[in-house]
Amino acid sequence: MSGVVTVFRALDDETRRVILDELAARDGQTLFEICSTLTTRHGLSSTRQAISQHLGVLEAAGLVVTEKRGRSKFHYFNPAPLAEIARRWPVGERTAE
Amino acid sequence: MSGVVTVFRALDDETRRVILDELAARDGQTLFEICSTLTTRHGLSSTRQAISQHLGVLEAAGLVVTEKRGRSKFHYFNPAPLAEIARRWPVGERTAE
DNA sequence: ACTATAGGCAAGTCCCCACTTGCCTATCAA
DNA sequence: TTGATAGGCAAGTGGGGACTTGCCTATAGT
Repeated sequence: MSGVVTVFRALDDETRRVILDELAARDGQTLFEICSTLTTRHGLSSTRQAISQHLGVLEAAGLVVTEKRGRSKFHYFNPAPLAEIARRWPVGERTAE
Repeated sequence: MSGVVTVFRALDDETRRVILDELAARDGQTLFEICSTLTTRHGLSSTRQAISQHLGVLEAAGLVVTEKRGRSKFHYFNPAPLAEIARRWPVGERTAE
């Protein structure tokens, strides 16, 4: 993962967005769990390595935090960086009309 | 501008984010105005064509709406698509207590 | 009409990103 | 210790995106 990974770049990929959806729905999944749920429940067919790299990007962006226990690594969704977007461009209640 | 431009892809570029900042600060600028303010106030040195393409991406993503009068084209920041992000991953939910 | 202004169009280049492929490390069970 | 499970590392490939370059269109002023 060369260089800084921004939240924006991390979100600019449908697979990563689905991963976030999946973690938001069921937090604390391992890599293999994510792989299987992505194929069965989301119709995506990506290899383990691809998903692993996606998780690396998400983690580098701070959108996913991990916890390693034994030979397993659990992934948790961290929505905090998303607040940065709302902070930069306050959407407010007054959208364009 | 091939295919669909998502909000995420539009935001995945620092120049485009600065353009949004600039429009949020001073709405309704033309292409040449944006070019000059970007160089003078933001230290960016991009050609007119580059900025034009960026504005095209932002417009395709719905983040910028335009209005053409005479030979000028005015650009307006539209934060509405940003609400989609907050809608997909509600940030404040789990910390709201 | 002529010229300058404001912007668009399209081909080409370069680089980054997603994904694959192959192999390696570490942990647990038998 | 052996084998299976869970995951990591790194080189290579293909395609898309940012940017340039050059030329074209349209409006406004004189």
